[in-house]
Amino acid sequence: MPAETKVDKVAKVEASTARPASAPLTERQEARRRRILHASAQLASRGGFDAVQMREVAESSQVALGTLYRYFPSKIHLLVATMQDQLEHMHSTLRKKPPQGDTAAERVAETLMRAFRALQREPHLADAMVRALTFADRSVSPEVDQVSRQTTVIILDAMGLENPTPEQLSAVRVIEHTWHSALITWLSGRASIAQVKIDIETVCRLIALTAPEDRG
Amino acid sequence: MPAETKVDKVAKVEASTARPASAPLTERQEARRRRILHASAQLASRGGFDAVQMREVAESSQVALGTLYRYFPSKIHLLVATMQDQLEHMHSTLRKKPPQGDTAAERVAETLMRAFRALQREPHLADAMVRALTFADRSVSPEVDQVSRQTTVIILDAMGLENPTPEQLSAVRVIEHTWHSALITWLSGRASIAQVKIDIETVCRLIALTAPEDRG
DNA sequence: CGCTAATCTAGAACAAGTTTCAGACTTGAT
DNA sequence: ATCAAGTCTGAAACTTGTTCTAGATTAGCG
Repeated sequence: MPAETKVDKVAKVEASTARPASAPLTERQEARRRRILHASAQLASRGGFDAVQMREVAESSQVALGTLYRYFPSKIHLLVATMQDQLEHMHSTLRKKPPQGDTAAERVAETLMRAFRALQREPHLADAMVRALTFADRSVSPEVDQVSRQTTVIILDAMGLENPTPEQLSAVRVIEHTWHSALITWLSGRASIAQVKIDIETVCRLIALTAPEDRG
Repeated sequence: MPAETKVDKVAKVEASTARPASAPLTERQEARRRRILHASAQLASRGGFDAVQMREVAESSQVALGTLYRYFPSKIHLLVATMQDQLEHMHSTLRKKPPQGDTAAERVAETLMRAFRALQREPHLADAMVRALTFADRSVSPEVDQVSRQTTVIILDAMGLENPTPEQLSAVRVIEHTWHSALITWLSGRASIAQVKIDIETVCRLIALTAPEDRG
């Protein structure tokens, strides 16, 4: 079959997602990229990390294996990108219904538990994304860093801070560490959901130790 | 060559390491096990996770590939076992020179930083062990749990507690989460050594929030 | 010692991530 | 419309973790 028909028009999409337009994608390339991410998330939702097989992703997204690798240089890159994608969803969802707690600690804990419940709905997808994230080596640092920054923003949003102090930023770092690691222990069946909740609540108390709430 | 000579004597070794004697190993089996773990650590020290290739481990330890898999059912199992091994070293080293800080929080932070410096001496080995630990799926849960328990003991030792309160145990859990996750960010080049130090010190303050020091 | 079950070995075979390549298709500029 | 450069495709090849097999060796026991 011909790889693609001649017909092709419409303006560029300029995706809302902050993709550093290092090489602006054509519309069809953007479409391919989306198809790939969609296939990745779909396969991951079924069987987790192992079920995301590059040949299958390629087939599901109607793209040659070589093309898949051109878009995402490794399975880990692909899954981390999938996570970026999901995080954006999550963030915009959270923005619509901000947490209601009285203290920053409560709001952060509530936000993380809400995110956690979302992950519980697709545990296999969570497995694939989190495993990829923690298994990533240096070659994926920029992408993993991006995920980390996005997570930081979500937590700071929950705290309601615009000018966090260095101490508060340290607390946020530790909260993120705990969040990731607690997720891993849950995913690998070594901690219950209740235990994860306790861990999150415990670490959020750190916030109370930092400078008083400062809304800019 | 004959697989092994007839000569074989001496008593059972009953390894000091708490191996659940589900199937007591003969002396030569114990020796094979040690050779394998040694080869694993050696290869890991060179090139990290990727350098630990099962065929190479088998060759280095003079064991057939199938035998290697009989002893350790996967590369992850092998590396987690390698970590157990190293942790025991670490623990006995730490026992000899307990930390000197005045507060529990200080002692824990000092202990973890000491462990961290030990890891820095063999960053590739650290990479292999930590990546295996966080990548492990459910089939490795018992072994990973064992590592986790061992880490808990080390931290409780540093705190000087024999009867920790539930709150203190929660704090210890969060400290472990932070420790693992901070290690990962350091190994993947996304955080500096200084940053890891700050994170550890930050989380150790959680201890101060728990019940007053209780020496049993 | 002689037997049987378990273990070990060498090596082939299989699975999935990754790389490579020749040729077809698109794109952008002229 | 046409050409050069870049992209995509299909398929094969390569790598490394894992499994399997047949035969040799060893361990435990009578």
